[in-house]
Amino acid sequence: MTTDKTRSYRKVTSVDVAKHAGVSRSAVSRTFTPNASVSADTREKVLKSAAQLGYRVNKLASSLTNNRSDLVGIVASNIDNPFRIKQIEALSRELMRHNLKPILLVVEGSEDLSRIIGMLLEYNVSGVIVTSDTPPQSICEECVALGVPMVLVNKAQSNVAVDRVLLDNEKSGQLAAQELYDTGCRTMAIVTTEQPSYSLRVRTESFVSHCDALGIKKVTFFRGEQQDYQGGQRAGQQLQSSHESIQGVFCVSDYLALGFMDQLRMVAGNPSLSALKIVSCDDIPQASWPIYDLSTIRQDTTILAQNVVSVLQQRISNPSAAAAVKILDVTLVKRSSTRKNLRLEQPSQGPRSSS
Amino acid sequence: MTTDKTRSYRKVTSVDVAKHAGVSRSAVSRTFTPNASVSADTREKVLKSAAQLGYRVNKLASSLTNNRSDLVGIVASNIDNPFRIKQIEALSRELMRHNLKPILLVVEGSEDLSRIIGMLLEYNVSGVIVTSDTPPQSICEECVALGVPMVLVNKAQSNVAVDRVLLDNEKSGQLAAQELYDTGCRTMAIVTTEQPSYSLRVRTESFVSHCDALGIKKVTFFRGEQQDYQGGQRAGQQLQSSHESIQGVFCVSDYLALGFMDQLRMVAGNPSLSALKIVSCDDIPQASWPIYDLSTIRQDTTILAQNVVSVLQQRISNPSAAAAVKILDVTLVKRSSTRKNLRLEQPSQGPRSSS
DNA sequence: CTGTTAGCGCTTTCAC
DNA sequence: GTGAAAGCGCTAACAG
Repeated sequence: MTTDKTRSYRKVTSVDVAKHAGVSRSAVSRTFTPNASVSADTREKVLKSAAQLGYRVNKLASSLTNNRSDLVGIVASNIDNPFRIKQIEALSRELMRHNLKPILLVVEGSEDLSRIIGMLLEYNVSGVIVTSDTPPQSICEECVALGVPMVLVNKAQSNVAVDRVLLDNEKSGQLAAQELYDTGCRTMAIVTTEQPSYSLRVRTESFVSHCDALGIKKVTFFRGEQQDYQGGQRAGQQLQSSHESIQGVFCVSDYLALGFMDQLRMVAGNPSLSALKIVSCDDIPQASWPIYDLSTIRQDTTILAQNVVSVLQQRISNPSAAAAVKILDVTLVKRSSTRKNLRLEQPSQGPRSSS
Repeated sequence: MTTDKTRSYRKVTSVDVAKHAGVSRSAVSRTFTPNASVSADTREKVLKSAAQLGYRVNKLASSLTNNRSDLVGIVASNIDNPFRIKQIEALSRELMRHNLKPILLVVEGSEDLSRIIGMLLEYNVSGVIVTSDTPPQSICEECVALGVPMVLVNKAQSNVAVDRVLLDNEKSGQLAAQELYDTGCRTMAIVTTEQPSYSLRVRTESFVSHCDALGIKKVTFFRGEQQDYQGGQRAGQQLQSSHESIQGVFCVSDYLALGFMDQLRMVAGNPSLSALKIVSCDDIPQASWPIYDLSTIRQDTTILAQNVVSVLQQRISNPSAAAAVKILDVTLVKRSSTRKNLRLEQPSQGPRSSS
């Protein structure tokens, strides 16, 4: 048997290695199974033969026996948002560090969510990470019902008990309010969206309540349609056409802030703008670009990813544990958007007195 | 057997469905196998039972028999580049449309490339799509040697014969030169990187040779370190400190162009800047942001993805065919960066005579 | 069209 | 520590 099947490349299997090394299939299997009992001698032989023949364990086959595919689904939406990208990249890396493989499923709205679920289930994924904006309730329910480990990133509590990892949105709003206050702002506005997601909502509420605590009772709202660049622009237009005199603005995400700032920047000579202080959330790469140089509440994606994967693995190893909720700290990154003047067309380096 | 294994959720298998529906396992299998011969009657029964029991085909198991995992590896680097993201998103979508599942592997430089290969091989991927900047020669060789279908995106020809899909870099450079020339530029510069990738190199060469054909013998080079925002900034600084009078600039990628423009924008009052015409390549979302409004050679990622997947599938169905090379058309998207004046602080809407 | 029979490549008791 | 044997869940080849 196994002579050939009109295929030029025949897959080399564990039995080939076994033969070549003069041992049993089991020996081969054990060599490639972490902490299995093999004598150093046989192990050596097996490894040598394996290398020689170019053998690789077939994870698809092994998953059949040990029921661990090591595949992890990442369900993501709004992939244009730079912060989402950072998340996905960090997650992908962290998963691979743990020898897990990310299957990236990009969803738009609540699209063919059932197809997505179907796919994940067909592949017996070891877990699912959901980082889409619109929390697909149905996915949660189905996964939990089927006992598929799942972690929600920055999502609200859902009906079913499921693990969640959150950035501290409360603190984000609070830090933002404090920073604006500390830099002298006494009239505040917030830039958010028409239908903010959970995180944005919490940040907003926290900001407002902290403003209130600081004695600032009124916070003006500007709203983009979506949480994106265009949304920020629209909010900027609203500010421009309003007659309020705003000193400090909290953009609930950097992405919004970019559009907001650019919108303001495009109309030169508005006297109120150069005094405007802005703070936002996330710390996407653009925030540190000199042209924006945006003070922002950093949400560290590396730490986020580490915690997400850690929670996921705990769930995998103990499926029946109570659902965990992990809230990660955030920190203010102070840049020039909350300094003396918001430079609109000045270089950031070299103080240049306003002409 | 199969009574229970202290697990609350027992996986429902094809034999369960078979029993429930009163048919054989084969019948179940056939029902879920495209164009297999099942009577409408049994099919119905099976589907009903399956739905009732919540049965899902186990692709991992089936791949063992039919040798098709439908998993496709996407090897990507430089994931901060918005164009890369667009590509990945488009690929992910297109793969899923074809019922293939993308495993996203983010690599940095030539990192642990062998680990990456190992992973892909262990999962018996149906194919690999490589869209990283640094073409990992070793991956190509190994995949080809092992008969794993592979498609290179925007990569140079490698030693081994492998399918490639390219955007028309020749034409990109040519269109850029022509556009700058047509809008009146007679002194040209190019913004690229220290060690440009294949695409960037071809664009550059094509631009230069087309300039030459137009009678412009000298093209000044500004180079960023990497192909990113900071690279563009550095190129901008080079222009600023040079004493050449440049009229038209070709940035070999939008990402570079963003940094380049922002760098120029940050120094107000440079008289030569407002007359500067800029054209670049890719058409990332930012290119159409009003603050940039960048004329660019669009590289359509949707069409790209369609072609990549199509080529991949052909390779899968005919492994021994000759390696294909597909070159996709590109088009100029004309925006205000090649119109009358490059507005640096004016709004894009409403013609406003230069004061 | 349908059921029976062999495996796919691997892991894992179970004796030795 | 090691090998034999029994599957994991599924599909494909073969009779019927």
